[in-house]
Amino acid sequence: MVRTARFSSDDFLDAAMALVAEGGPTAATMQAIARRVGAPTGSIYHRFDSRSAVLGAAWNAAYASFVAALAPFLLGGHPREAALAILPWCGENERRARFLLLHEPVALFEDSPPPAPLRLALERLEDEFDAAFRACVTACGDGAAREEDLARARFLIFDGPIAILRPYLVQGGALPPFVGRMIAELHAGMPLVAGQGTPAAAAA
Amino acid sequence: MVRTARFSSDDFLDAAMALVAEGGPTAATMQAIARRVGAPTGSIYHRFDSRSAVLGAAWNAAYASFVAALAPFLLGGHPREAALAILPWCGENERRARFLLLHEPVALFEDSPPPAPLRLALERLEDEFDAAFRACVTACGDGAAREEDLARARFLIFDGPIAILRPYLVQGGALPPFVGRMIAELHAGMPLVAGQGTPAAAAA
DNA sequence: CACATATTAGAATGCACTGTCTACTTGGCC
DNA sequence: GGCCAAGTAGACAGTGCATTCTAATATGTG
Repeated sequence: MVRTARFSSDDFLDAAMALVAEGGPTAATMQAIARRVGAPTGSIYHRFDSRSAVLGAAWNAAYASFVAALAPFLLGGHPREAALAILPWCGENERRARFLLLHEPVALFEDSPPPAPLRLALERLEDEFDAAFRACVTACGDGAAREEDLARARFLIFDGPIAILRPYLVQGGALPPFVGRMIAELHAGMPLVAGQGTPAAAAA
Repeated sequence: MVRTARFSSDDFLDAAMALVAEGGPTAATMQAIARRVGAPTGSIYHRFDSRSAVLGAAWNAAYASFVAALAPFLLGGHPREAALAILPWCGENERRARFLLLHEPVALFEDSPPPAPLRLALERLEDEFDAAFRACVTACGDGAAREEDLARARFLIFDGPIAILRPYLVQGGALPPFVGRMIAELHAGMPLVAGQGTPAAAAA
């Protein structure tokens, strides 16, 4: 090292995430990222091979943070707590949340997929998340994690809560207090494992 | 009329929808739309003012079809039937479903919003859909449609079922049989109006 | 104080896309 | 059969983007 760097990789990743969060995938042009950081466009290429490398790295970072927030609860067999953990994560990572949860990856990567190493890293993250779901389902059920049970778990813990939050993520600002209640009710009313009967009915 | 048209407006709309459904918003370039129809790019501008006019018209058409499929059940006060009506609609409109339900409008229209008449038409459709939701909530509840109840209805009837379907819409092909069951359970377990108690608990 | 080199700097290149413009073609009608 | 407007045809200009290239610059080390 002979010259101190003015711009770090993270500077560019943060800028890219913020731009996507604020204006959608096409707002994150290389020139916009550079402008936001205060660097010339060429400097980005000193850190990243291409635009898809920037977006891919940003995606992986956000995804990793999200998985890290939920995995402990899943591995401990607590689906409800995992679902509710999304709320504080969104509160502490509003930018990441809007980036990760409001945009289909297809819209980000359709034009050119990220380079192979990033793709592999993402696959590993997805496998990790998937394994956590399976662990949660087997811990809560009778041992066999069928296709339907996994779909149910993904809905109860991930897609459902995200669907509840999405309108408020879109409009920005704090989440209304009743979203936590809705997520809790979702878990109270719908069984994690098919055929277990609803928890509510079991309690009655 | 002196010359018969070779290409209709609908030809271009269908092509645009198909391209977005298959490859995301940026796949629907004017050149790609023209190529798919077999027309020169200039011909599209004979029917539409701009690219956003094409995408906006396609969006409105898909949205109108969707609303028309659900509104009767909502106005009749049958939230469960409305949610389940999404399934046959997706089966009969796979292309429209992927176009409408898999892409945030922001990704389609962020670069340039559709012309005013289309924006107004869309607002009218959204108001119509919204009014149907309100009607359903008031029909099922005690008369007052609070903010939270409306959010709950939107989740139970629209966002929740879509979240259940999304993985299968993404991968394409027929929907697995258990998605209907999951939607039904969602309605059985979670009350449409807050504080009514779960239908399951009430039945027990 | 010079050297080596990581890094900045930003102009230049090439490409793909939108929207325009002009010429050509079709086909019902007088 | 010729007329004429709706419509096709596709080249073209303008724009904005990702990426490249060359030159300049800073700074820890010897």
